[in-house]
Amino acid sequence: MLDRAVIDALFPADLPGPDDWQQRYPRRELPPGAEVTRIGPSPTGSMHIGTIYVAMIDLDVARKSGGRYILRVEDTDQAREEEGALDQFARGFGYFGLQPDEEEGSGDYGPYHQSAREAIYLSHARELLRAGKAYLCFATEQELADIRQRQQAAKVPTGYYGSWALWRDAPDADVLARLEAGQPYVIRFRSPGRTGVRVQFHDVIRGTLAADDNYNDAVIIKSSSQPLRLPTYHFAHAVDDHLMRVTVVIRSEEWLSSVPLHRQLFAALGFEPPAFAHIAPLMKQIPGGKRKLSKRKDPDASVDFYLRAGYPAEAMLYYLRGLANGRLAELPLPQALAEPIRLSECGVAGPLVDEVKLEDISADYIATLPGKQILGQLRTWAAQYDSELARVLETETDRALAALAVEREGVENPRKDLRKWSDFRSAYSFFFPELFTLVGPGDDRLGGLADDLVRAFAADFAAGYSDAGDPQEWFGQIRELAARHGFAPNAKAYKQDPAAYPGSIREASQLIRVALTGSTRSPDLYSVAMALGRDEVLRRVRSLAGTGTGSS
RNA sequence: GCCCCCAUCGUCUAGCGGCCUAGGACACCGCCCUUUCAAGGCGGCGGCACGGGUUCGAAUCCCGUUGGGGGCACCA
Repeated sequence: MLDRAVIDALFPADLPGPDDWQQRYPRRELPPGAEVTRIGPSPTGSMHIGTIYVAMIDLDVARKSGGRYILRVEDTDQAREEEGALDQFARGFGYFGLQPDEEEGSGDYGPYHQSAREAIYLSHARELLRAGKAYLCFATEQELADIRQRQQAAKVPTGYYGSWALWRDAPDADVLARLEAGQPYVIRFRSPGRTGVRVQFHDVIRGTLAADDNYNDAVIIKSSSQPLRLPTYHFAHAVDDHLMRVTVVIRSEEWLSSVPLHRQLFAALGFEPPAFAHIAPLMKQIPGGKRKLSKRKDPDASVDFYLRAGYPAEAMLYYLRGLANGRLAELPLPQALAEPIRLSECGVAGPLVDEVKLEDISADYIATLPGKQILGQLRTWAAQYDSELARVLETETDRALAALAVEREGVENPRKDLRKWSDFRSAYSFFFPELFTLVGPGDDRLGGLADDLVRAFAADFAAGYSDAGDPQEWFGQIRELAARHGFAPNAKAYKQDPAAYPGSIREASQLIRVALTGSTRSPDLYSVAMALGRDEVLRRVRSLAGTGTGSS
């Protein structure tokens, strides 16, 4: 074993010891049963929707138990770090109202960026070196690749262990020589585990689990050639979660197989391990089956995808909570958001993210909102993602409110035509002349009716148009015209003898609908016509007649 | 290659030895309502992966097979 002096020379002389950190970050004074949780996102690439999913669970478990929820930025991979990732975290967590109790700038257990915790990690690494529980490893990337290749060829488990662990028991003289030559090194954990040994541990979600013990000498501190001596995930997890006094580590299932290593690390450091809860990952449907939502391959894996589409936060939280605890999916939204998420009720198989279901939930939710609130949220969304719409909503507020009131206010079953804010354009932009494009004859939204018929019908409608009457009278115009142009009076009659008519009253109505709204789906036509006003109605219908725009 | 996790309608799930002829939600289909689009109401379609056990009795417990997911980095 290396002399203590040699070990100490590798570290700053004024580096505190583990006891100093224990005092600096004392045990928390919290009521019994209070849980301390944390989310540890990495600022590499776009924010994953799974991060919101787990953060939501973390926050709920902490708050409902009277504990604390921590945001810790895991930025130990300086090479992969991406500009703007932190802003994305703020935007994502902010949108969903997942404000942590502690993060950089607040809380007594910081810093909350791992890159700012170098001294803490080094201090504990030094302690392990002094105790012979860790050692220096000078193996090069090339040597490591070579070892892995030979292990694969020999069909033995890959890893740094046994006789493959070049530096585990290297003579001090060799280490000293490399040190003197200034060769970079990493610090490896001297795993007490041996091959063939089984261990058991407990997971809050899955119960008692068994696995091979870890026998790999994992790297705990990365290369000394880097300006910052940062830890790997494993070491940072053990040190931080202990020092931040985290009581339950809630993380994605992919960490399950690392638990034996983590337990060894906690033991070597003399820390009591926290409870573990491994969450089944969000999956995505692919042709052959399903796979974990991948940031790189799936646009819908990124939080930004949902923000851009404009799903209300409440709807998404409701959906996500239902995935976490099936019980909550059966509850009405307000109750589901208030009820606690229970780790013990979390599913063990990764659920597929079903956007159709999300849309259904979201449409239901939006339908419960009064027009004013819809407009408010819509504006916030448009300001970020649709500046043209934002401008129109600004200048045409009354018109927007009138549009949103149609079949929404004062009715028993409000329209469910908005599933997300980006739907507003296709569903309502026809209310705004500056967002509307006139429909001419031959448009494929007209359902393939003969061109002549469409023109004649539209021309007749425009010629005799009156907007003076009540809904009955107004619609009577379409009915009479439909009869005059040979349409069946109702769908049944048409169905019975399709050859006898060009279509039924439905098809006739659709002509006017498409002319007025540019869509085959719209709110009640009478209401639309009233909101548009006589002149605008005529302008649009005449366009369909092909008789020019407004000149006649 | 080795290790781990998982397996109920297309999807999310309820079920934790008899309340199961397996319940709900989304999707899909049909009917009703409707002068039009939706919404809504009612109904339908559709599942315990397979094979062995244990038991008077199994979706539920055990073993195996198959299938799916994840891990075996100086990425987290």
